[in-house]
Amino acid sequence: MPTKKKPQVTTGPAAPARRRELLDIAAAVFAEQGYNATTVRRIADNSGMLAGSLYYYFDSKDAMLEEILRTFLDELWDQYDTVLGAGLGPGETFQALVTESFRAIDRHRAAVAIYQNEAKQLIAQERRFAFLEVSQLKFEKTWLSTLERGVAVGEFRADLDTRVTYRFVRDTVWVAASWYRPSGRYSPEQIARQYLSMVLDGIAVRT
Amino acid sequence: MPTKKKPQVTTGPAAPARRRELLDIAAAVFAEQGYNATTVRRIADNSGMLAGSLYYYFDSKDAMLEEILRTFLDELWDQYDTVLGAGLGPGETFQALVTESFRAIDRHRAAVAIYQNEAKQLIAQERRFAFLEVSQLKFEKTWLSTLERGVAVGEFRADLDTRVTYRFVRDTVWVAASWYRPSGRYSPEQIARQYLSMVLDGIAVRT
Amino acid sequence: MPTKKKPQVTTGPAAPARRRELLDIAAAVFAEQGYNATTVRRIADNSGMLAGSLYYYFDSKDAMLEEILRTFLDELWDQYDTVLGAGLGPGETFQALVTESFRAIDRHRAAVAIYQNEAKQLIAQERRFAFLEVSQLKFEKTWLSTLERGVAVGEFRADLDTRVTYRFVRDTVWVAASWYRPSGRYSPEQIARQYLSMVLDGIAVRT
Amino acid sequence: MPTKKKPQVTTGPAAPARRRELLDIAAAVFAEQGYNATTVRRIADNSGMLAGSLYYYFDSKDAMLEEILRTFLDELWDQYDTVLGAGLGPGETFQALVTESFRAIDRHRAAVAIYQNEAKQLIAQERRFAFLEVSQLKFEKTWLSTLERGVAVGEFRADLDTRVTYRFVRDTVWVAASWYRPSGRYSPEQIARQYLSMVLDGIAVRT
DNA sequence: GATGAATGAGACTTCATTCAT
DNA sequence: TATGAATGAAGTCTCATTCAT
Repeated sequence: MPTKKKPQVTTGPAAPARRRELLDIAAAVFAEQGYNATTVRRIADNSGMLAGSLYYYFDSKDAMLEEILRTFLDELWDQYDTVLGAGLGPGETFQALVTESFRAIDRHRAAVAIYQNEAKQLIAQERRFAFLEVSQLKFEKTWLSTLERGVAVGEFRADLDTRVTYRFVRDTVWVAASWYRPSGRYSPEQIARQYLSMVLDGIAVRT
Repeated sequence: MPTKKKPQVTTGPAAPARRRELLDIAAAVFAEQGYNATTVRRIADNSGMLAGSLYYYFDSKDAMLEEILRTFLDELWDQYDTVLGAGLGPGETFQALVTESFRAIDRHRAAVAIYQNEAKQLIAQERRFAFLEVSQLKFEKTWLSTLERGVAVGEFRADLDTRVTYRFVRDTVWVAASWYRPSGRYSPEQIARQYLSMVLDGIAVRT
Repeated sequence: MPTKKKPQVTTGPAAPARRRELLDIAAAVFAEQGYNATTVRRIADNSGMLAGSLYYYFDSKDAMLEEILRTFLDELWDQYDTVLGAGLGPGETFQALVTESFRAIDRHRAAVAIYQNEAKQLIAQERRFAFLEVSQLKFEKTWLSTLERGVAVGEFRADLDTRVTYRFVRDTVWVAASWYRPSGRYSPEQIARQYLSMVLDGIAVRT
Repeated sequence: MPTKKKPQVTTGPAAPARRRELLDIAAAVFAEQGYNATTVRRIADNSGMLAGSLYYYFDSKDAMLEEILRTFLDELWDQYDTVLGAGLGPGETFQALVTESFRAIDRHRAAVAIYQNEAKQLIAQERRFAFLEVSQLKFEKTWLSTLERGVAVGEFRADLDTRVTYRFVRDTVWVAASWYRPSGRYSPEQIARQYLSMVLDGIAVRT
């Protein structure tokens, strides 16, 4: 029908490719300079347009950030859910989750970096980003139960505080986004293998 | 006696104590909300004064941040240098450095969190914070050489990429500042021991 | 035709015209109230916009001042250089320079007043205004050499201190900006003639 | 009597010497940096005290400025009135007034410079400085009538616009404060004589 | 007489956002 | 689709001034 729809924030039909492009540019800047320190004008400059023009595609700076993070988390959970539904043992699950995480870092480096840097503040300050907290809790439950199952079946050491271990593993994996470069000499799977080797077996020589 | 003394010893010179107090308040807010997202007014509110009054003590918001980070790093390097000058073997050095790091987190939790969140941007954007990069490089050299010495004498596994391991260890330690609470149920030394157990021996059961 | 042209010639590029307009308003206020005593908000009020909007056109209050003074000095030197390149004798040169100066006052009254009031401080306090000092030195050289040539060829009295005379002439001319009104009953050329009469022949009756 | 008087602003008996000293320091800074650009703290620094302490001696920054200017103008008018009451002819009066003006510049260089730079704005902006306008009007009347008497008796050229000539002479004299240095190679009387020679006889060679 | 600490108003500036074209 | 111009809120910082000690 002849009614023109203004593009929707989440699924807008108008020029979805351009949207993606703009979000990628925005994500790169957010990751590098920090969300607050990034001006809309900077994103526009990098996109070859003027600041005001971005508002044709997005409702606000916050909306861009939200879409970046949602896209990343949606895809991440797709992968995680596949792993979790595969009926693997705890050790295998653990390794698969770590590997998927490094793949996510590989594909969404900017989004991961943003998530690392900003999530805490966003959750505390804006209701719009409550979904981040939801994801975090689901995350925690997933990893904790995997670790506990692993302890139960004797695959993980029983003398570790599971909560501390959870944080240890979580940080260990995601912080890699701050230095990992897709074009570096390791593939995500290789990095994952190295990390797993350290986390599972330690860095000390076994005596 | 009729001699007028300026500041009484009992009261102490007011300014330095108040400065410390204000810096602690500022550090707490910076850590919680992020440096950019923190307004000078917020710091003043938390200090029971008006925004302008802070400028009686400090030249600028940046100057406050700089002093917070310098104080932390200066003290940290005092401890590190003591460890490094003690003539310990690489394994012992490693453990001592980790322990000192957790002690630093215990004493300067806010400063560590700020350092984690902001250092990258500060180095890139303001010459005033070049000292952060200097510290980072010294840091890297210290840890890398300790790891390499450990590999050389057979205390650390030889099959690990030292740079990746360095990042792994570094992140592992400092990210703890984002969740560690001084009043929690573990002392810094206990946390250090748990971390060392995981990092050195791994979380998997030895087969 | 279907080709879209960006700015129409009839309208002209909006920005440069508006800039000029805003600079004229700013110059008037700077001249009347003094640069420091003038608030950006005052300029905006006089321009029918909000203070922040000025920053769409100019980087800062200083930048506005700089552009005002540069525009004035550039044009002044254009005229001076034409006079100096005309191969006139010292007396004629002197008269032509004075006349051009009064014309400049006529066209850039506000800028001249600002220059008179602020140049000394600006040169001392901000590197950005070093060009004012350059101009001053060139100015001094020009007038001094004209006077000296005049003395040499016997057109000016030989018993005067040239430096003192230079200052006398310089001040005499430019201070007029503080009271000259373009709409007054004298044209710049008429004012120039009166000034020249006084300066060259004195106000006393010849005995 | 045992009552302690707080020092009065204008005639305060408490430490009048210190007041003078402070006013001299303030005048020097006002003259060099401009009134608005001068901070109370700067004056205090130059006086070896803290900003707040100045308020023991003076009610406000404005009050300091007022006292500086009043002191200067009072003394100037004392001298002028003496000249005007001496029953001299217009030419001699003219020369005597010019000479007194250069003496005033010699004794109150800072005050004269401040007067030159700020009077216009002060008169327009603050009622407290209305006395400046009173003085200006008296000034104008004095010089104008001297010039007119001189024309009437044939001592000054009749073909000059008296108002323009008045401004010419006035500016010519006072602007000297901007470059005259008491320790320079000319005494105020010598400078006066040079100025009079130029103003009365012109700089051109008589043909 | 002077200090040290704080106030409060106001300055310049930045920036996300809007909207007519 | 995009621009150009403008808004308005908010932020950092300055500074004259006050006042208890």
